Amino acid sequence: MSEIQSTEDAILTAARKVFSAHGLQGARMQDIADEAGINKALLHYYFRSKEKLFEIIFQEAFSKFAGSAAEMMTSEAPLFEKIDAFIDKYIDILLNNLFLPGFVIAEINNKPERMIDLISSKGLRFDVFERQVAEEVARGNIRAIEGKHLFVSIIALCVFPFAGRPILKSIIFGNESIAYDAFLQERKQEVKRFVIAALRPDNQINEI
Amino acid sequence: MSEIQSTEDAILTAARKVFSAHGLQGARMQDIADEAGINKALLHYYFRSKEKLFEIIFQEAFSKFAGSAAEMMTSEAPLFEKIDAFIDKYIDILLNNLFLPGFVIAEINNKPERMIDLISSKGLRFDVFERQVAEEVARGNIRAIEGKHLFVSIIALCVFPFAGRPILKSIIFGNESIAYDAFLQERKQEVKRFVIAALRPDNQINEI
DNA sequence: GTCTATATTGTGATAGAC
DNA sequence: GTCTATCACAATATAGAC
Repeated sequence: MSEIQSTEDAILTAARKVFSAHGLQGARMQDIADEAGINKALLHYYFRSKEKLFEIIFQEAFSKFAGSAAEMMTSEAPLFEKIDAFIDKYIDILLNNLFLPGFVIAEINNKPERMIDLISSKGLRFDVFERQVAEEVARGNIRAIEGKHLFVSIIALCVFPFAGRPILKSIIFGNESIAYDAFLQERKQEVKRFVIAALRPDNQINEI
Repeated sequence: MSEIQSTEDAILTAARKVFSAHGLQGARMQDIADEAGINKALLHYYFRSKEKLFEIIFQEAFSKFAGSAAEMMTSEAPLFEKIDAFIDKYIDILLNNLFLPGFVIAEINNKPERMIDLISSKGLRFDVFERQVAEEVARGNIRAIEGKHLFVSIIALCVFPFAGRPILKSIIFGNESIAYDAFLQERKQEVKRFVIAALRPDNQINEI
């Protein structure tokens, strides 16, 4: 949190802002330079090209975006603990990085192969999560559900309100309102309740 | 389904493909021309500018993307019917337009004000859906939940697997696999089960 | 309507002084 | 390390022949 920022940091900060707002193609080196309070030539002095600079920003953004999901996927901690911790941590991250989901989704969709190369997701195994879910189902602790679907659904419930923020804000709250921020704040509690409710065993009623 | 396509239609088809794959900024008029089997000049003859052409494609895409959600929001049909019909219809649309969610989310995030202007969402009222949910809650038919959150959650569960397809495909199934398409096919059933389960009243157990 | 140039502007990137 | 000036090229858009 030092007040004085090195030129390199100033560039990275500016690049984060401009790239996440306009994407790789939409971003202009001039805008990044302006935002950083320097000129274009310096950008190329510190980072060779627009591409190189972008790669750094994207990789960093993707780790933030997917890091805790990867942890929920691979950790050996008890399932319910993992899910609860994930929702807490993840929505906090998104609240502090409102543009993250839109940025990552946009870039991944525009250049899938390229962006997936930038992600070192090698070695991530999904079987831990799947096994844990299967175990809980077998024990009757949760209703029958597949691990893959549960995993995707949990992330969906967390991410989508942020990824679709501009549209949802406008459609649900009307353009004038700022109430959407409050709505996002409530999401943490809401997603937890929703997931827990969705997982309650079917036979609760019949077990009388 | 006529075999012969007018030049105008050929351009629109090509534009759909190129814009949805690369976005407004990433798309090249040359690519659209090549894809349509004509030259750049003709693009400008039929549609004045890249912007104009894009607006047509985006508006069309957005209607597809949000049309049935708007219907779920405003229709006076019974809540459960609406939700069930929405999930069916919506996931069918997405299955037939895999790039739609990524495209719309990307553009909306890159130029929010501009894209929202292109959407004539004026006059769409959210109170119908909210009222219906409140009524079902009051009757004890579903557990306590806010209409806004339920609405966003349903859409999230449907859209996110498509919007995040390239990442999810790679992370959950490993890059080699084509199993993700089967996964998407299952989503319709899965989302229905998930939402219905999540809405079961809390007091089912206590009502013994 | 459709084409081949061509004009024009954007913007990423480099050269070279300080 | 930082700047100004400039290059080189890519991409939208138009002119004008057929």
